[in-house]
Amino acid sequence: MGLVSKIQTLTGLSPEAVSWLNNALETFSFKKNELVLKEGKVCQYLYYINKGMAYGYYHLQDHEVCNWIARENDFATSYYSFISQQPSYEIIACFEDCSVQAISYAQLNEMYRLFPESERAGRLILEEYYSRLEERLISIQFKSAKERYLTLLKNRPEIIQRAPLGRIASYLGMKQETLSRIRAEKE
Amino acid sequence: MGLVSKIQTLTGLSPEAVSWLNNALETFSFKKNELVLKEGKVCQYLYYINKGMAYGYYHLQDHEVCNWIARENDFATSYYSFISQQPSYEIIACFEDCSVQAISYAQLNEMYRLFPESERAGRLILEEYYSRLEERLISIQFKSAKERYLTLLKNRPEIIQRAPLGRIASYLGMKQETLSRIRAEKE
DNA sequence: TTCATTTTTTGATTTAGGTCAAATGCCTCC
DNA sequence: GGAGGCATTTGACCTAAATCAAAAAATGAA
Repeated sequence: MGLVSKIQTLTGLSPEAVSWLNNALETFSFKKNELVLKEGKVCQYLYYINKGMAYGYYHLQDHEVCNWIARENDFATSYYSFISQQPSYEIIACFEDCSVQAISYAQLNEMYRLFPESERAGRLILEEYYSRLEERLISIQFKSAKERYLTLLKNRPEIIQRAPLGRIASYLGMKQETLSRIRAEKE
Repeated sequence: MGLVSKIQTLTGLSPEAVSWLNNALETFSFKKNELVLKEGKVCQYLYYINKGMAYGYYHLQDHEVCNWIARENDFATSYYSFISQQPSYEIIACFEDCSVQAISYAQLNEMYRLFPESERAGRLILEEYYSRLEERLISIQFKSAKERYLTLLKNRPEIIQRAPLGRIASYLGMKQETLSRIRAEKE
């Protein structure tokens, strides 16, 4: 399922909008460990992952904090930088070779202008981002390390399988020693 | 400073938009401890506080979790419910007698339709909400209870002065016993 | 003013998860 | 295929903040 069909599942788009969008989309490939977005650059694209796994992280003091992990059929962008077109403190990189579709900020706004019904899709994507963040806050604040791990294992097992442990731990808000122990105790 | 001037500081609005907006705004008064939004209701308004202090909280298991605290010249709404027009799990209530301006969801969208330049203001307000949430996540995840308290004391001292300790503690993600001890140790 | 209720403080104890350090496993690339 | 470098596991110990419990202070209604 590509970006266009994903948007179709969110809201109906006219055939004209679909065709315009297909034309506006770009595709990119990234190698394993390649940087999709460097720190301090403005994020120009909203990405949609066709193949591979990518993640967003930022520097905090001396260590790196993983903010999100995305796999096939997930949107991926430095939300804040893309929306505000300000330099990004978030870095986007790839766990695996990735192939992605992408729409630029300018083209996205052009789409809104040309096809006002597409605003709804844009809004729904942003809402999704906001909800994810809210859920993460609640999870970090009120759930134990073990509960967080089990929730991720249940909801997104492919992350547990395909991402390195240290990054998963950081994403879950714990030390990798802790995650290692949790994982050990359960079998 | 009312809602209209606040928006003017975010982005320019045409005199027509300003006049239309002034007409579209409603004003409400709420008594201390009155509920502005009940759990399960759709949040119909984006509020702007002219006088008083309000807060948003939700039920989690047996206790209440404070999500935000707003004072004069802050926007206040159940973000998720307002944006998606879904029933709200968040409850809005008042610490003090409040007088607020409010724009309804329908009128806000009408404004976007009539005055496309106002979209920018809307987007900026939502970005602000998103950033606040991100900051809170970082603060809960990486700062100690004491650091969180000191940051709030520095950035928004009026909250420390005017809101009850239990709610502040909940907002800061700690138990009120902890907040009480932190407060005691510093003088 | 007094009594009742709520809010805040103080004290003793427990615990989840962090920290530091070392050992083991496992890629990958000359 | 062996050496060096990562990633992961394991162990011992420590600490911030939660929990449980009770006292003290503040608030407000009659």
